[in-house]
Amino acid sequence: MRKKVTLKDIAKEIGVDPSTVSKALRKSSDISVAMQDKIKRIADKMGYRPNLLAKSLISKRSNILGVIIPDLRISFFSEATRGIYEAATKHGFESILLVHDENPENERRKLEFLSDINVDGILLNAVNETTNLDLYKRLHGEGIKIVCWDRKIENSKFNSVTIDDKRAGFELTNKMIQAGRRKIMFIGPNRGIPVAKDRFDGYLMALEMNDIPIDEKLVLETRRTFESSHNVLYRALQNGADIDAVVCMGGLVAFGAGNAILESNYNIPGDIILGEFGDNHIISRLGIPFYSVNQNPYEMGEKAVNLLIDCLNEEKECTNSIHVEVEHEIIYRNVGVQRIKPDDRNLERKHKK
Amino acid sequence: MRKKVTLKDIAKEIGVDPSTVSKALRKSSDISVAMQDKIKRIADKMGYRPNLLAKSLISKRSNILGVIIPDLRISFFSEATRGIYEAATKHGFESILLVHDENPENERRKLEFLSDINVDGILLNAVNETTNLDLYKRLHGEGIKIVCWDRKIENSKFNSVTIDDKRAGFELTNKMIQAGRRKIMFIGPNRGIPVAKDRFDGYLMALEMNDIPIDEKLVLETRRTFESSHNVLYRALQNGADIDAVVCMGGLVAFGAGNAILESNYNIPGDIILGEFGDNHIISRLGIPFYSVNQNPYEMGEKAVNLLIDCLNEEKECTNSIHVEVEHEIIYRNVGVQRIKPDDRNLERKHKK
DNA sequence: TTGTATGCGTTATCAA
DNA sequence: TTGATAACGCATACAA
Repeated sequence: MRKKVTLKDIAKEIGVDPSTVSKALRKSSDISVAMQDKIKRIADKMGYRPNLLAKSLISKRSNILGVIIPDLRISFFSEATRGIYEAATKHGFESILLVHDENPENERRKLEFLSDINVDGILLNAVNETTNLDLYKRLHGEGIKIVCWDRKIENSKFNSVTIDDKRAGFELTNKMIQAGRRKIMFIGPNRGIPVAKDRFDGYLMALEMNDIPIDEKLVLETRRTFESSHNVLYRALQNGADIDAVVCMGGLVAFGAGNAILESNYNIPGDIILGEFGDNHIISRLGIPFYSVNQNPYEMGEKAVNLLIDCLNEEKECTNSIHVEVEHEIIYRNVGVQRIKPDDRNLERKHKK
Repeated sequence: MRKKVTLKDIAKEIGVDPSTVSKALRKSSDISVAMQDKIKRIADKMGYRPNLLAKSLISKRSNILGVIIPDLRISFFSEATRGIYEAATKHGFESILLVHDENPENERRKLEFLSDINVDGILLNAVNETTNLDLYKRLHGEGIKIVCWDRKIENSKFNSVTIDDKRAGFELTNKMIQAGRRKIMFIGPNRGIPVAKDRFDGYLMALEMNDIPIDEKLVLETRRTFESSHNVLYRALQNGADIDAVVCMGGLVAFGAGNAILESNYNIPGDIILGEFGDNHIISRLGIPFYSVNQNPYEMGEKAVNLLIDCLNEEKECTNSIHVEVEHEIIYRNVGVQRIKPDDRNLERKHKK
């Protein structure tokens, strides 16, 4: 059935030993140049490709990085992924992408899989910080390097690349206060997930610094899905919640929240303004302007790869509590003429060469 | 460095032969139940996980599907990918995602990689139908099943799952004509890429059937990138192109085109209406309504997997020129309250169980 | 300069 | 019922 050309096939073809072929193809100095050339020529002609599996069975290195992300529909992740695979390529690594869908069991399966195929490292955007912590640690024990990005895992020493989420949460909330809003809601998960907790803390801090009393009714706990945030906010509004701004944990939450607001016949941004993290495309479907934290996803992905590959090449530990920070900025995303960044960047690169 | 628990480790621990452990863990009937239980218990305790590489070195099957897509920023692809990995999981396959970025060299590298790690099958959204055709064929010769989706490869017999692109192109153009437009532009690649050619043919057909003469100046050739379509349309508008509608090949093309139109101070949809394929999020950034072909990406992904796995399980050829068609519909995507489909679906599923 | 032997982790085919 | 051995494709230390 499967019939890939192997070293043995080439050896038989030429009438030499497989090990000779092996050495020749890796330009080992103890094979004559003439023989090397000949073998290389024949190998090419036969369409030979080394079997990575067999190779990494011996070398214990696969040159593969695994990337697990929550949800592809969130443009923050697809942009970051772009940064990841471009940086990985630059370092000679192949990167493969998996999705966990905010589901711990899924995440577990994907992680086991990555371990099973012996990836060298994993770029992790964890579902939460507890459920699979044992597994992260086991994989680390097996020698797989793990770097967290976007979401760090607090009760561990895994290196990470994130923005300063607390500060971002503070600034985002502050923008709304500066826009004259005082009845500001926070919606999202706010515990068990470090990034969420940090953003929430930033929100609290902004209220405090502006002498706005914290109203617990304005803190809505949701999962990071469209439905969850939509339902919880819609219900709150039906029950007469009095708000003029909403800070959302992320793209899907903001999309659900925005829908709930519009469905409740409030105007955005007139009655209620919306803020979120990630500057995600999907929210634009609502046709409304919104505040957002641009997390520079492309750069975040790049830096995560660099951190990971650093550990790999230097044989360094990836549990030094190194937390790299990426710059962020608060933007006001309006509808209308837009440019798409990474594409520009690609174009530049192509022109340069 | 790497220290995963192996069969040998377990064998040594218990004092039996590795082969006994192997058999026990696979419930071979020729190991006593008592021994099986004991071995399984110890294996679990030691955190044993079979090495997929070693396994597939023997079995020639990896239970991995490779998915290569053009660009993650296009929501059509991320939705379809969702359909793919959910269907793959259902059939017990792991799916890994790679991106070729509309670059043939990239595509080649990714394909070689998938072959190197012995994936069982590939779900391909090809860059074009010529550059890497030799490679598709070589991989097929190596026994890797290939199924095309969204973009079929005309000069080959590879099975595929697509919409009826010509019909969709016809219907989309027709919608614009029904909306009173007569000066309709087509922008995108229009040759060498079957899907593009088909859509273009549909456009031509619609003009013809409505007795609108074909104006070659209204056919703009671009690559499938933001920059390319933006630049070419912007220039055309500066040069006085007189149009009242634009049919775009895909999401990035439409996004570039829309920007060019707005930057040229035309109104959408007042002066010019926009049509595209895929109902992609990114266009919403423009805050304008547009016509779109909903290609049911989730379903397309699912069907592609089913077609592929069918070939794998039945040991059937994947080059029978079987072309599965997915229903499409023309929608008018307005800004405002929106629902997100796949999430609803997930929710349903969760509720059912 | 080339060939031989051994091992990576697993499975399969024997023999015990 | 269990153990020994060869093989998968490749790399490497060592012998020729």
